[in-house]
Amino acid sequence: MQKPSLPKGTRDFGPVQMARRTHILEVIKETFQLFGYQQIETPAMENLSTLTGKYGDEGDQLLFKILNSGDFLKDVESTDLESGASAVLPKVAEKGLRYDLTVPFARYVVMNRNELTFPFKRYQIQPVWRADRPQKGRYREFYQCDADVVGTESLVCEAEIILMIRNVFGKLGLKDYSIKINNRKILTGIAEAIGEEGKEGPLCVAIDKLDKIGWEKVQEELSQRGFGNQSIQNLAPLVSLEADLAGKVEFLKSFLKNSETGLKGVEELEEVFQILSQMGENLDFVDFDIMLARGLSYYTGAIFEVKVNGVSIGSVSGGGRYDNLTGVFGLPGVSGIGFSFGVDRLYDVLDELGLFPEENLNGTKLLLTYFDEKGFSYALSLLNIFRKAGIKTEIYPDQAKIKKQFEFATKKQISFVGICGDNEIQSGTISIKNLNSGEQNSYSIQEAAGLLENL
RNA sequence: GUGAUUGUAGCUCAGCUGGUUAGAGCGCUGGUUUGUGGCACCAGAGGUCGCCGGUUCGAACCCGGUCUUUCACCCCA
Repeated sequence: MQKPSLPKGTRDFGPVQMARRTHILEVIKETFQLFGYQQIETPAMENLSTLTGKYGDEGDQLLFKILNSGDFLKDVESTDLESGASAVLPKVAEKGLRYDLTVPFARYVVMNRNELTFPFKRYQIQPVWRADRPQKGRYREFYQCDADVVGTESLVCEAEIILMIRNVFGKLGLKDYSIKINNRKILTGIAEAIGEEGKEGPLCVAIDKLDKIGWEKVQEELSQRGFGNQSIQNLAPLVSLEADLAGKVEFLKSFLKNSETGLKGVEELEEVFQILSQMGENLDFVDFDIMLARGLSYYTGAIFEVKVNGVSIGSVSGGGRYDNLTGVFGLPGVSGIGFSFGVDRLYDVLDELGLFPEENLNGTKLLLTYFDEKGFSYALSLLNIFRKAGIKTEIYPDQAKIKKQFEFATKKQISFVGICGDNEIQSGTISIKNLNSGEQNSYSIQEAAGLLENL
């Protein structure tokens, strides 16, 4: 028999990990609910036609496809095989695993448009799958925690995303991070302003590498991508700009003075800040990053990305506004905005920073122990009394030496053992020992229950 | 998908230019202790050296393939 193993990029979660993951998820869930979002779930698999074409060519490559049931070869002709994988695929697979939560949500909104009350605020916490090459902080199966609003263009949503991120990060104990924010319209405007209208896509891909490869290399790349020398020179003042938030805004107002779209982007950004101020909130952790570009295939307004400083993990949250996500499913003109927390990466970040609380297992509080058959029977009769009092109680099920039972309690981090021996049976009491302090006393059953209830 | 990298006991790792029965710490099991865990001491179990093939008198070590891990590119949570 060979050793069992897991598919590449997938993991098991043991009790300790689950306690920690649950903690993270609870914080996120509470926050979403606090801001008025309602939970939905969608199936792990979608029709392949729902998924393909939404994430670009590379995204399609990363989709997990599900082989049809039964004789999946029945529609395949030998000519298909000769034509290669792309000809065979649609005939052998009609379903795929979801790649993110946004596209299934868009599908959901379109299918339920008549039942939903708009603006519709939903959150969704489910695993997604990508046939990516695994690395640190990158898995083939991972959870996303999405919150989206559809059916409103109000910038209150943008402001509230910032508040939700700060709420979650604060509760998780994260103190050094930046919420990078930008606006797709600003990027469009920049492309216009330097004389390369419509080319913000390649512009951003190149400029995104500024931190990594430097301005010189970025210029080379831009040149390769067909940007004129004059355009690249026009870009220079922006690259070298060092200013605070207000300074950046002022600079852009003049830099983008001939781009209507660009100015609109700056206005939107200012309005978000304005709304925050009206809410009595500040701009802590907010970093206006003019070069931030992500999800260009569908974002049209605000863009978010959150990075925790001082750790080796990539972004732990991201999102943005999309004006026409449901358009591809036949419902145009519905604006939406959403963002997502990556629980798995948040876990890695908290782990790396040592921010998980020590006692997080929330497990059993009391283990009933005994020496012999008589004590075992006595302990069985007490179980329900403690459990009714709301105390997480268990009994060592196999009749074993008391030493073994104590070791079990220690290993499972059970703080109290209740000893059921002849003396206790005779007097109708129980001896409670605190395994952390070593202190031991005898109590009546009711006293013991009352005592443990309050600890 | 491209180029690297990793794999030895449950865990973290040693293992000399290829040479007898592959080691350590922690963990595990039993005992010192049949009304008491952690600490200490004693004893013990546990490995087809990721897998398949090749070179060699001989392979954990060299070569090829494959899987896995990690990293860069790409992209992303």
